[in-house]
Amino acid sequence: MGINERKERERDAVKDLILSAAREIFLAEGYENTSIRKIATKIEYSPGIIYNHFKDKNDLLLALHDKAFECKIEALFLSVQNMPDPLERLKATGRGYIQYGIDNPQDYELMFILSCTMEALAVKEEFWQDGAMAINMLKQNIVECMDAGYFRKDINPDEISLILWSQVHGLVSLHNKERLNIYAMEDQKAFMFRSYDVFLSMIQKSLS
Amino acid sequence: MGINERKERERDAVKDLILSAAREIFLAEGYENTSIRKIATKIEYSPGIIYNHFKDKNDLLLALHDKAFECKIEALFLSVQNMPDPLERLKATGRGYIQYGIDNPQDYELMFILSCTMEALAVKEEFWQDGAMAINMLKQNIVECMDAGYFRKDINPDEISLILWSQVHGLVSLHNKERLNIYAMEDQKAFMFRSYDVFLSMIQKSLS
DNA sequence: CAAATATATTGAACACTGTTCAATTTCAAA
DNA sequence: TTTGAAATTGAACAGTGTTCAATATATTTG
Repeated sequence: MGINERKERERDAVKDLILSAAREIFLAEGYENTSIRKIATKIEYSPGIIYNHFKDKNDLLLALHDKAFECKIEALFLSVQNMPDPLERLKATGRGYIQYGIDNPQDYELMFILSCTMEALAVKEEFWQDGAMAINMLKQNIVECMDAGYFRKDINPDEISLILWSQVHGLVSLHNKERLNIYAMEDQKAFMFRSYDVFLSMIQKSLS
Repeated sequence: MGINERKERERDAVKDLILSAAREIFLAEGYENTSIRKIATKIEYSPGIIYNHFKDKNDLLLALHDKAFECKIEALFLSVQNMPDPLERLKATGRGYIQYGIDNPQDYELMFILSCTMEALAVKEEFWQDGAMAINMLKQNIVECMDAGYFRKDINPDEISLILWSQVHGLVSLHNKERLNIYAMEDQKAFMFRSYDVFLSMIQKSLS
């Protein structure tokens, strides 16, 4: 069935063409300005072709997200996995998260802010899996911090993980949505990282 | 000049008509589904009329926001102002913020997530003032917590204020955008408030 | 090779969107 | 009653996502 294989390859090639054109526009002009017609024009196809490969625009955006960032969060955890000290590892994870978020605002929005991402049921499970995996790695790290005496041991790791995630997500999203402008800070990014460091120093158990 | 006054009253009446119709649609169907034509149809006017009262759609949404929530954040601070213990006051402020955010997701989005809100330069200053005032009250509260021995005194209140804001904003926005679904929690809201309490207990200076 | 079949692709059409603006209506002042 | 200014209209423009009958292309069958 070599012919069918070739056909499938050709189909996938068109799909990839759509995706890469969409990604270019998405990164350059943002979510709202990525239109079906713009994508179609860019790849010199008719607008209708997109609906042969994707259910609707949400579906396309989701595929975009999945294709490029499938393991982005996991990669973040993997990149710090060889750090021996659990607290240093936790710190580095959070800093990496913040850095990624402010360096890739469009992707960050797709991942953690836009509702359309959550609307496509098909991808939900995948997100669930990736997300649950990330949360697990975070909890693992938290438990290690407890064992090493950095954190109190009487707290549920679930709650600490949410605290940590909320903190970094809060920082990134306030920054990306320009809400940190109410602070008359010369260097907002430095202010964020400073605050994050202070945050981590505050939630530690004080030496007894 | 009684006639001019009446005319101005009539003008304002139409403006209010637009705003209340817009608010109804906005709350019922969200930002994206609030269209100029829907508003115009609801108040039985032509679409063009809206542009006699507002520069564009952003301007209208901003007026909506300002009208209903001008002092919402300040009211939050005022409602807890009579609490004697600064830490209890801080706790209550945060809880109130979270509660407000999850009870009024559309308004919360308008205030802290949507970019269109930040785009209308005219309102920026107003937001700046309200925001700066809120931040100041928060910092004031933080200093009191320091003085009362709840927090370490070697930290800049600016940084603590950002930590606190990021935390509650992170919780609210992750919740409202359905990202907390990756936690298989029966009661997400209870989980949030529990985490917030733990957060506050963790950032306190341990008794020496 | 020709006809039948299946698939890929088109582009016009539909119902919407925000916004503009010349034309019209409304109404107080001269 | 005419004048002038303001409020209001509604058609038009350029754009949006989406659908679908028609068409082109390529493969399989007779």
